[in-house]
Amino acid sequence: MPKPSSTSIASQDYLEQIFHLIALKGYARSVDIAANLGVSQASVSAMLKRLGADGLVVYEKYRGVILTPKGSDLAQHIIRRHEVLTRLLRHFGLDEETIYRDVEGMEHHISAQTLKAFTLLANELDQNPALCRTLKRKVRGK
Amino acid sequence: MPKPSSTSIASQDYLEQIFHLIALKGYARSVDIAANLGVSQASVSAMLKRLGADGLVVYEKYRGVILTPKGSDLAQHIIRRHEVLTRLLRHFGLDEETIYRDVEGMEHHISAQTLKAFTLLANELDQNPALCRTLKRKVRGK
DNA sequence: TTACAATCTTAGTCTTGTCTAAGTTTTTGG
DNA sequence: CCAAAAACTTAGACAAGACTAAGATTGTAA
Repeated sequence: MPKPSSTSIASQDYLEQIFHLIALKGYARSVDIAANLGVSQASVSAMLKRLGADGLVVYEKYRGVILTPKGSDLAQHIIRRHEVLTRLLRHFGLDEETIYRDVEGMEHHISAQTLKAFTLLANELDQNPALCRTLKRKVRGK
Repeated sequence: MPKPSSTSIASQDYLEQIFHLIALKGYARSVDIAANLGVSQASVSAMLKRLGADGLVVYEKYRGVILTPKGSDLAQHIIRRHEVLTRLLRHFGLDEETIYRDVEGMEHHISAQTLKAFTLLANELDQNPALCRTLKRKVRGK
């Protein structure tokens, strides 16, 4: 079998963090990835090896990690999806903690089609403050 | 430690199926659970043991499975969430296959708060066919 | 009632992703 | 420039959840 290159949920979380860190600081250290994802450095080491094997990062022991073009594209897609989802949920007046947790969970299961629908819906809500107000009022309590 | 009773994602999928089958036929056989979830009967056996240990089902070898009140409540919550999510996605004119897959993935990550928001949003869309039409048009193609 | 089919369980293995503990490499401060 | 700290890796274990193959139980039809 030709190796699935699964890009599992966990892989996506790591990729997302790596991209963020590189964007933010110019490099992605294991210790920061570990801290941001709440896992041990040992887990990061193991995952970087897997991501390397999948051609998503270039990884040299003790020397750091960079994204391949393929990894970078994928990371950007993942991050865009994350942002759209966050933007959508913010329209309902949920607390940030909840939004973060739900987005973290949901983001890996959104198809391109649904992403498009959510994007359009978020745009629609941007231009319809009246509807937003109604929703927010109803969501919190009564 | 007092045993987490995690109610993992997989557990929820099984619970959902068990509830469905009981509602539909009066009983839930391993062979049907396996077929509906696309897993082996061996996996079903293993999971029923776990669900039994978590107090969600009463399970006797070779004799079938029933839901405890706790399991039934949980299953109903899971199913309600599944239905709300499906109802919401249908408003965008996505194809049923996509809706099903996305709901399957997302449903386990929706908090009570977000569920409420999605419910209200679906209601809102029910009463706003113009908005639905606009969204559907934009989602498919242009 | 007996034999076959269907269903179910067990045993054993695999994969993914996690952890801790221990050891290595790199960085840094004096 | 070198010792201590920080960062990193390896080794080994574990848990959940899946699989196949083989064996046990139950249901059914003749």
